[in-house]
Amino acid sequence: MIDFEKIKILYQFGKNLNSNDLKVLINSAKKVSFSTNENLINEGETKKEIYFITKGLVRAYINTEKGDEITSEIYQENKVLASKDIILFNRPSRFNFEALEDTQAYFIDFSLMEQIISNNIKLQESRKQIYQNILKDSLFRLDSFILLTPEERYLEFVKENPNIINRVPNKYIANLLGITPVSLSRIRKRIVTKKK
Amino acid sequence: MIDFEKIKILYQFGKNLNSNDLKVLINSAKKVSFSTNENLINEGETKKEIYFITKGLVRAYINTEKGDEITSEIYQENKVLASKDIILFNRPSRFNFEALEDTQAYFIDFSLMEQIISNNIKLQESRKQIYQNILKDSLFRLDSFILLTPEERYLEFVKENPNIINRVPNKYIANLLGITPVSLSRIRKRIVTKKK
DNA sequence: TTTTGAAGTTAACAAAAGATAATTAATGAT
DNA sequence: ATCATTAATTATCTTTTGTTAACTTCAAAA
Repeated sequence: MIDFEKIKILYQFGKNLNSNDLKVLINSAKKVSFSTNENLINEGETKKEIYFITKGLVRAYINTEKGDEITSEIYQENKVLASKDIILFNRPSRFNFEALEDTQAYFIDFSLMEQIISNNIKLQESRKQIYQNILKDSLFRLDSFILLTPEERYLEFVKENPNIINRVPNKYIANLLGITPVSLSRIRKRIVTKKK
Repeated sequence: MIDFEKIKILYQFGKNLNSNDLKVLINSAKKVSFSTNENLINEGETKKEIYFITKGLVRAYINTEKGDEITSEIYQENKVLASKDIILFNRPSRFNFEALEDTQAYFIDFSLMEQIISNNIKLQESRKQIYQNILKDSLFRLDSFILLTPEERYLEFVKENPNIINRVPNKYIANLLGITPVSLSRIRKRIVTKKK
């Protein structure tokens, strides 16, 4: 029996899937749910797993030596989520991935996926696309650290992520921007008074 | 006639090349030289080209609206260099790529390379590797902006790039770290006095 | 050798950010 | 509806950074 939602999701991943590989991918993709505050991936985890978020919101955060949490990323609907430590660096995840809202996702074992991909040139194109997109995001963010002030960085973030702003605490946004929550609060005030 | 240096270079790119594709790549790769201060790629350029640096040092810098140059990256020997604007974002390069020393590189037309890669599954693995490496660098740098202070960031940079430190002006390093040259100078002084 | 210019440091001041704590606002649980 | 928590703001103070300009070093060019 065919699950059309799955197909829709996987379509994003690979636009040129042949029906065979599509089937394998569909069968290996499992639908999973997480309630608010639940972790998709825990610090220390090594299992190679990839999630496609269909609903909800997830943050990645790290526990620093000083004893506080720093949020490094926020994932929303239709995004691919994975621990880059595990997948790219081949080491235990330094980050926790925590659902900020009730979240639904498709879960695929990365090793299996790599195996399928390695035998399918079209899928490799798709994977390239995914890597490129992650890379684009990273580079965009890097530019903002080098070229913009924290205030400009915040304004850009709001502009680029108007939907996220109202769904997550500002302290997480502050972390993403590389500043403290107190400083973000001041920046926000500064922006308001400037407008007048 | 076979150019062994070319092969050695290309070997890094693709460890599983078959002899046919290897030949095509070798024939399309041209050896190019740049003297100090010469640009490999100019702002506004749109030609898709990739360089493998075999000798020398190159910086990417952008001319900001305020009228100053900000150095965003430094490429050294055995690194793949390309304008990410052109290759990834499909837009004219915002950055100039300037040789900081007399530089030698292999030059390959990216479109041709893509064409060759798209027909060779082994090469796609190699390309994945390249994307992964660029991604790793970006993520590593991003972490440093989120998790470290400018001073810690500088210390990490020195640790990770001991060879670059003595080859480029500090003002470029300051840009890479997202701070001003004056501030970097103070940080360096602070580090020295701390040690005593 | 002298000169010229760029890089690096230092100084002085203003602006911004970090740290800590108190206060207020908002949220969720009972 | 009240209470308890957590987030956000504000205040105060310290530290750091940005800005501008002067000064010093150093290296390359004349």
